[in-house]
Amino acid sequence: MNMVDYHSVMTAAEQKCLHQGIRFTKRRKQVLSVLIEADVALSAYEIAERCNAGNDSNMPAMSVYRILDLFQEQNLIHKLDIANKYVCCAHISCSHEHDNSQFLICGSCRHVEEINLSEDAVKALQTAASAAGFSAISPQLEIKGRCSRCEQSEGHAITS
Amino acid sequence: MNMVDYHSVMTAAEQKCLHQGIRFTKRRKQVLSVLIEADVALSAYEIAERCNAGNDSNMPAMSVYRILDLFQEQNLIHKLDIANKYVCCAHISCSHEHDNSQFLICGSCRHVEEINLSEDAVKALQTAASAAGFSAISPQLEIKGRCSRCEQSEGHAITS
DNA sequence: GCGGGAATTGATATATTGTATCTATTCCTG
DNA sequence: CAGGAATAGATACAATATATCAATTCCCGC
Repeated sequence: MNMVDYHSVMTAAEQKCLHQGIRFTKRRKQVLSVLIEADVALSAYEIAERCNAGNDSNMPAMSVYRILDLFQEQNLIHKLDIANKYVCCAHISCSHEHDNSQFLICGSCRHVEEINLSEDAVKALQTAASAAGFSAISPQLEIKGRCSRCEQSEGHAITS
Repeated sequence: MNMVDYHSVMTAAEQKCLHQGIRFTKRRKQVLSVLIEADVALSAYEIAERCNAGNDSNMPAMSVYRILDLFQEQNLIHKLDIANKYVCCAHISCSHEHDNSQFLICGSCRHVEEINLSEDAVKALQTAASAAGFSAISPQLEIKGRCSRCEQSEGHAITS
């Protein structure tokens, strides 16, 4: 969540919840805050830890999961299934309606980079998917690779 | 694993293990058999269940994991991280060296379809990845979508 | 304001997926 | 056939996620 103003994102999220008739509670603010401030993808339990770090709050992991589910429905966050981690949507506060996020995920260290594919590439994927009977492919793509750091430190091939 | 001859695959796998100096044991045969015969992707515990179904064998889940790891190193199988399931590699018995498997995975029911993307689409992905510092993107792509069955039965959007 | 009801949270249990570790066994090699 | 590496067994445990029911909060109409 680099280069994004914390407050504009929180405000936009609050508005979005308002429009949907759901509450933007303290718990939900905590979870979103943690994700906005994180510069990496976090697991649900890591989010809970950060909520509880150094203060009174006692955020149970169960609540984190519930809130993450809700935020996913609202398109405020994304789950990276390959890494079992969650990231804040990069387009909460901009008008940018359709969210074409693609994530590169290192198969070794699980480092995540967000990239933008060309329209053509995305279309090619969607065409191939439609041909196979998949009627709605997610614009969010997870692509497994090997980041430069891991490539340097070891010579292994990608194993999974 | 449709349309593939069971015995040619087993033989090819055995040869590959021989070449690598690893044993193609009874346990390993069991696991590979189950994956070849399955027409869907299976979880590690499902594989263990099928190994144990209706006979004497007692395959512990731990062994399945060990064997799956080994087979992944040998490129005999693939793990679908999005679904936490495993599939037999479709190219064990053909000479076809580099394996460009792409999998469509239904975000609702986890149904898996194997597809083939155009070379161009794959190249576009690789170019974008390289630009982001990912030096080796996996030729195996997992694409999350929504299969036609799920699309019919409910009108929901993709949630994760 | 306040009572009813929905939304939210708390709390507990449990399922699922996967790793760590140590021991026992198998099997190849000299 | 002895020694040692590869494989398998067994147990414990970590990490991720879901199910369920009770308690609380908060909104809405009265």
